[in-house]
Amino acid sequence: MEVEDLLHRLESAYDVEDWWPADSPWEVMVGAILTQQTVWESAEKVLDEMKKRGLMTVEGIDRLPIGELETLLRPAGFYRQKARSLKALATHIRERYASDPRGLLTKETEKARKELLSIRGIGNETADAILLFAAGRPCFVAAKYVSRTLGRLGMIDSRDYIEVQRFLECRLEPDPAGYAKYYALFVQHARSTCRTRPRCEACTLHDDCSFSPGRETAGSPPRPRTRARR
DNA sequence: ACCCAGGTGGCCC
DNA sequence: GGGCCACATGGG
Repeated sequence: MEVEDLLHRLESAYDVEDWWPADSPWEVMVGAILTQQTVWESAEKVLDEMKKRGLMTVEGIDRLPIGELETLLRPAGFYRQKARSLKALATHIRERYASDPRGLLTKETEKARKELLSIRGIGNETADAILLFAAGRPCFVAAKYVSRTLGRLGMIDSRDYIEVQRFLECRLEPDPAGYAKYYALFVQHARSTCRTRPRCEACTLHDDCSFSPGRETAGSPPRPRTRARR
């Protein structure tokens, strides 16, 4: 199946209105970190609380004691890591751009990307989400969901982030609005049917998919044990 | 009880 | 480059 066919099929199956609501580029940046490996609703709780307390600013995060930030982030999970990531981001923006995120977001795409990746807690996907949703750049967010879906469809072999991203960007016009929509479609599809444990019976692409459950799910891998805490 | 979540960094080979 | 692990709360 060709990429364009796939996207059309997904488009007719899912609804993607208002995928990344935010009042400012900075809120997108904060949200990008909060939603790492976390459902949007959980990240949103924290975003709302931050706004309510007047902390949705670079200075607000930069000045808030790390302990208080951690407490604030608890509902979004991985709260210690995310607190450090947000601190690193806010400090970076304060030191280099006088607390104005636009200083970074208006840079040339590749330079901005490298700079984002140099910040602890920001990896490929978070950097691209920021570039796409906060800066409006045509950077495809090649989430795990994207590589999983394309991989099972037999459209690509590698699961390497950059490889998957290149695969898509080579086949699509560099259109930010389109990339945002497509990303949302992949996420919804992978979450609803092309899951870790796939629901092929319920999949809208079932008849055109080469994936046979058994190859990838045979002998389900041992899950990580929850370590006794405290 | 299980599965899953809009990833990242560290360590190892 | 790939595989494994810790990180954590919260909802279905």
